[in-house]
Amino acid sequence: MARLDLFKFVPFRLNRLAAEVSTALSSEYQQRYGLDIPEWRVLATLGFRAEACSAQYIAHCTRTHKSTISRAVTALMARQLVERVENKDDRREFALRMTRKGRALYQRLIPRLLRKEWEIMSCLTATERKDFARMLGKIEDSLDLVQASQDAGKAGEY
Amino acid sequence: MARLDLFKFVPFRLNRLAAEVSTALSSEYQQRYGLDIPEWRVLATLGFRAEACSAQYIAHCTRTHKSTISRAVTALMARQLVERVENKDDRREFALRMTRKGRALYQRLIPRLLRKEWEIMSCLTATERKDFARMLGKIEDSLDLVQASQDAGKAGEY
DNA sequence: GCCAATTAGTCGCAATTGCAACTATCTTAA
DNA sequence: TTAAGATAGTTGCAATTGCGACTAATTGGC
Repeated sequence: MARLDLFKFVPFRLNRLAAEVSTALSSEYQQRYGLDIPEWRVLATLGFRAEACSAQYIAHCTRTHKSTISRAVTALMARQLVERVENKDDRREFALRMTRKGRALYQRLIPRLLRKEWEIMSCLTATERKDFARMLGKIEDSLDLVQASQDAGKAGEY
Repeated sequence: MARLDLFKFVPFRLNRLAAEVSTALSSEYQQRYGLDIPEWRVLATLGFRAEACSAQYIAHCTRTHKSTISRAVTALMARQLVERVENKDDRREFALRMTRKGRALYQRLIPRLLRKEWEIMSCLTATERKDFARMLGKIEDSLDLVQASQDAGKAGEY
């Protein structure tokens, strides 16, 4: 008789945990700054990379559908948090970057999110946190999740 | 200058990983058996517990909204995979249990899902898998995720 | 140089799902 | 006993988001 304990089943646990953690974080970027998850992902990507990057790049490396990113960018431009510049070499794509206003919001938001992450992970010891991150990395590798991000990072690609 | 590397940010990584793992599993229960995630959660809960249980119980312990569970139960009853019996003591609630047909499907599905889970986790050593599960448990505990499940298990509650 | 295939981005549509209101039922307290 | 509040389950509505078709632009093979 095959039997499966949902509470010991890793896929279920990951789903439940991710949902819970997302909810915990959304109180920061959603309630406080009116950003939804895709919008936050766009800002996070633009904020970390020095150079401007395209919507397609953001879609690939955050694994978010391009239509979702498109709508997020539209909303962020409407709020003047992000601007886009035409690319003379390829007029299909636009280089995206944060405005001064967007960067200011980003600077206020990041410390809050890092603190939240810290709160969530503080139940683990320093060694455990390191191990946990390493194991996540191994699973990501085996599922090619990192590969996708790194492909997206290659110069000229995407 | 605060800065956040999305690819090292645990909440983002959990989200992305959970989504990817869900996709990997859905090829089993979705494509092969026409079950969506809420339906699968109902069957998983009914299959693991010996006794019948209410929709509310399933909603609480899987952390899924009661309206979502309600729709899943309706669909499963339409396919005669699940049946419900009136509770004489409390006519608001129904005891749910799998039919013979539902149990047969469950028996075919479980080994496939356990194999998928194994494939995903096989990139870790046995020790790592144990540690990973333990750390997940610690994080769940600190977020009261397990608490919620156990509350839901208390006799008479929910 | 030209046509087919590819790619960036947008948008309409549909599926999913959370929220909140609603009904029916039960519980508690005066 | 009765009225107020709580609870199980259903359903309409709206928000989110993935899919796929579409336009515009680019690239590559011939």
